[in-house]
Amino acid sequence: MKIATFNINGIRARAEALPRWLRAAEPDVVCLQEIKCVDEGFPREIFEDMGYRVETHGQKGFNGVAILSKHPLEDVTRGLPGDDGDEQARWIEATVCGPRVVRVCGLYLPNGNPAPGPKYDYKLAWMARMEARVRALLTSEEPVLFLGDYNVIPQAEDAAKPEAWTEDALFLPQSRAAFRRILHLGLTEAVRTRAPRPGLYTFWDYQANSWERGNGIRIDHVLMSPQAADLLEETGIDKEVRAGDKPSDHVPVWVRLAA
DNA sequence: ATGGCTTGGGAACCAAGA
Repeated sequence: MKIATFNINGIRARAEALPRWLRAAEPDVVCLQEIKCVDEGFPREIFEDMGYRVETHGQKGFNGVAILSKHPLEDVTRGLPGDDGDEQARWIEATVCGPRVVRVCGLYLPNGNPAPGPKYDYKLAWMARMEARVRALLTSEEPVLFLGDYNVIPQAEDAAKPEAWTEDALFLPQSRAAFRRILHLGLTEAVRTRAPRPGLYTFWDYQANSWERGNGIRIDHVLMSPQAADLLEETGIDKEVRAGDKPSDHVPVWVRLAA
């Protein structure tokens, strides 16, 4: 079973590029971020016609997450617990009833810039809430995956130019420490585990010819509970998608689980 | 580089992204 994450930067803007990748990669499940539309505005027919169930957690203009799945989805929940006043659509969960039953959490972690400031405070508070949610889900001792745009560069080798990010919310020590706190609850970071080498990126800015210059960062991640990690067979970053027509600035990251 | 594109909102530019 192949499970992926893809920050598509606007679902309507990706009405051609996303189906093109889906046909080529044939994932069973995809967590999408930055759909940038309300639930009613999501072009679900495009994906239903391709055999996917569609669950969305949208918001007007910004943010928004969704899950596409070839297998039935149960117990869908929307929003990250811990702050009833949080209006931003950045978290969705569902249980995928496929060859394996797995809980999937799709997340769009706040950018946090500029730091310091209220946006950075929100990022750190959001990460603390995520830590609590991960802790709660781990008690199930079931396969759980946390896929999405973490907006965190975990280590210097995850950036082509780490020196350019030292003051940035994506790479500040506090951001990386919060990421490690989540990871160290007992999760496995799929790509780091299966392909531990520098030069693997998931995002290239639209500006300054970042793609052509190889100026990328790795901020989209798949974290897995021990029971999910036990099933891990393969990981991948579909970087060639960045060179396609009208691409997102992110590319898909995926894992393949046994059965 | 005090952001060089891209997106959505909404009708001329502006916020937000990373």
